Amino acid sequence: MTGMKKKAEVTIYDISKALNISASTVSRGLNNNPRVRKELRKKIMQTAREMGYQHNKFAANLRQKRTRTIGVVIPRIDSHFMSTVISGMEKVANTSGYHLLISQSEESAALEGANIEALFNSRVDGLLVSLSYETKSMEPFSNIFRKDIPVVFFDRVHLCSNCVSVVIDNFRAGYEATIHLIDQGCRKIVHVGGSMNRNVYLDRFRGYKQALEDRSVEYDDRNLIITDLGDESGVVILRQLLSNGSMPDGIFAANDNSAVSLICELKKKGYRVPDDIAVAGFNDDPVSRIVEPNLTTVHYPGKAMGEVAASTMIRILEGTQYEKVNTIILAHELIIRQSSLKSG
Amino acid sequence: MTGMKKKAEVTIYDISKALNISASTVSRGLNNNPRVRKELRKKIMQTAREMGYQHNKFAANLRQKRTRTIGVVIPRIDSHFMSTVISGMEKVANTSGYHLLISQSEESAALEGANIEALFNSRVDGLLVSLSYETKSMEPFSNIFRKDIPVVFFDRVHLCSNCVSVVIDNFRAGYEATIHLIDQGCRKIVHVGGSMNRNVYLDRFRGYKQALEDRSVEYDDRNLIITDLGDESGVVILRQLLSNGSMPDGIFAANDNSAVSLICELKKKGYRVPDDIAVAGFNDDPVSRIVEPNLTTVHYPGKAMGEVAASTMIRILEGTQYEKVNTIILAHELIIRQSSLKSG
DNA sequence: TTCAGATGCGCAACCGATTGCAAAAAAAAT
DNA sequence: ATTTTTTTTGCAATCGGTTGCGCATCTGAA
Repeated sequence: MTGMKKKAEVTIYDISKALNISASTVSRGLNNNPRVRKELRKKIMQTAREMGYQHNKFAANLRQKRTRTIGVVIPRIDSHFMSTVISGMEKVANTSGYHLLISQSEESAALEGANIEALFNSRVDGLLVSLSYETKSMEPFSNIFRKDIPVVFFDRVHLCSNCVSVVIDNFRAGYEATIHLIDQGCRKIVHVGGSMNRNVYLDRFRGYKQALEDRSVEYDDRNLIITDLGDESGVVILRQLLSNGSMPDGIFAANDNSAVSLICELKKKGYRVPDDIAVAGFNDDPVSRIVEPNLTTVHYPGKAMGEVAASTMIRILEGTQYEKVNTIILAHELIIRQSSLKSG
Repeated sequence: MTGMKKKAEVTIYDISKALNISASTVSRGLNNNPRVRKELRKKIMQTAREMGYQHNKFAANLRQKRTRTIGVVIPRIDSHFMSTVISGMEKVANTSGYHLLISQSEESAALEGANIEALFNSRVDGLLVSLSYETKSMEPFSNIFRKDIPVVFFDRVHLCSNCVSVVIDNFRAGYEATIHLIDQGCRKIVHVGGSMNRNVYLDRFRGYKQALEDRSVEYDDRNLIITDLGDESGVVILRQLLSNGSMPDGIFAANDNSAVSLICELKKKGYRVPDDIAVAGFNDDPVSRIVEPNLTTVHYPGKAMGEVAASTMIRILEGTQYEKVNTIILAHELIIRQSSLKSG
């Protein structure tokens, strides 16, 4: 059952024999250690190349107790936003000689916990985390925290004194989007949100609520619809809207998926967007520029977020992060398109 | 510069001392080896749990010369298709106790080569690969092949006797899409393709050509437009179409991105889709159901492809893949929507 | 009672790179 | 020429599981 057999490796011992020097010197030479004479270093590297030497990370890791690997825990990778984030992380990590170990929680707290444990057992040097819908307890992180393994949260974060969070100002973004709808004349605005366990959805909702208050538009609990924000959520949302009695004149959805799905459903039913109902989304997914009318949305800098999260983590790992940063807020931008522009 | 210090680990030696047995027995016990008495095994595991023992993969890897890690080389992760594939792979790998090490070539042959080398140096047990646009030479794989590290290609494959390829029948898919357009009355059909270095684009093109031939529609070189198939490619394609003199009445694009982008440009210019120009894409990205008119496309089973590629790899690694499989072809499906349905 | 064959466990080598410490060699100072 | 300092290099231990081999102990058959 063992499958593939590996051939013998060229080790530093082989090189040391070939050059008639000690393995320690070879090791130092390969690491470009100045304690080895420059010409000798050159010769060592040269010989290593000639002999087809291949560095064995496991021996090194075993000794050094670090893996140059960063664990990533995300709800799922197959969304535009998340795959963009990962793309940014991967780029940064790779150019700094780190690897990413990615695992998906599929929005399940249990799976998330299992993933954290698996990454912990893989001895990742640090953890980049965006929490699942369900997560309430930080208990699965206890091992991580106990061992002082650094954690950087991004997007769906958990504020804690020993971690860094990379986010955008979701409150303000939600506020701005809602104000924009009000400015367009909307007076009955529904908010389509996600799990209020998660900062991103809670903050967007709070921004929405604050905007209503500031503009003296009455808030009504029935105008908050919580869904999974999935590709098909439009159906559920529409049903909810219809069951509420009167239709709203504006909708602020917490992501583009649900906004786009809803627009499709609304159009099927004969509602005109934006004239009957203005719609704003969140994320600036490519689809927001395809759907008709084009979707007003909040630009979310996914790639930058991945890059910042990864480079922050690497700075912490390398000990070059001197300031005690707790939260990093990236810029967002309200992108106004036709879906919210009332012609009147 | 060392950053985080790690605390001392609980090792099998600690357990062996606590139970007053040898480390070998502890090791065997933890691995559920029948050569250790059942009750003792239980006690070992029990004690390990109590003492907070954490298995050290590096020591094990060092000794066993395997990493339970599979390298993944893809053009980029931030497309719907690819993130879906990765999602499927990750799921399968995780449930079998493997990890994925993902790297992006960004369509560059050089970066792809560097990634392969990095993964090689990380001692991955196997490689899952979808080739870049540029790739022509298999030279970067020489180390991999020399060491008999198994390679499974998927989507953009390279046929070779010692590798497995997981694909769909791109020729037939391209053929079917084109036949469909012809059946709708199209007589001047443009094909928007990608790099002909890659099987997927070449095969789709060949299918297109074969369909024309079978239906006695003349083929013209100017009806082949090659682009990067990106989000913005519609602009370039339209310019090319216009410079060709007469406009086509049908377009078969090798992916949805370019098809959707093109539809947007066509609509801007006042062309009606599908009546003036019918359009078909490829991949069945979610956007194909959002764009108006909804896009006719070929359903590409991304998640299944990821799952099949990963599970095939794992079977090879575990030695349970007895048959000498060379190519696995997954089912595709032509999804007909409004963008290609001429009303006439 | 005796002995072949299981069964259960431990010894010790091993995987390959890293690193503290000391020795050796070279360079500088006296 | 001798001592001190600096630069290079090597020794040997270490990281923590894994595994081939051999020694006990035990079971059951002769």
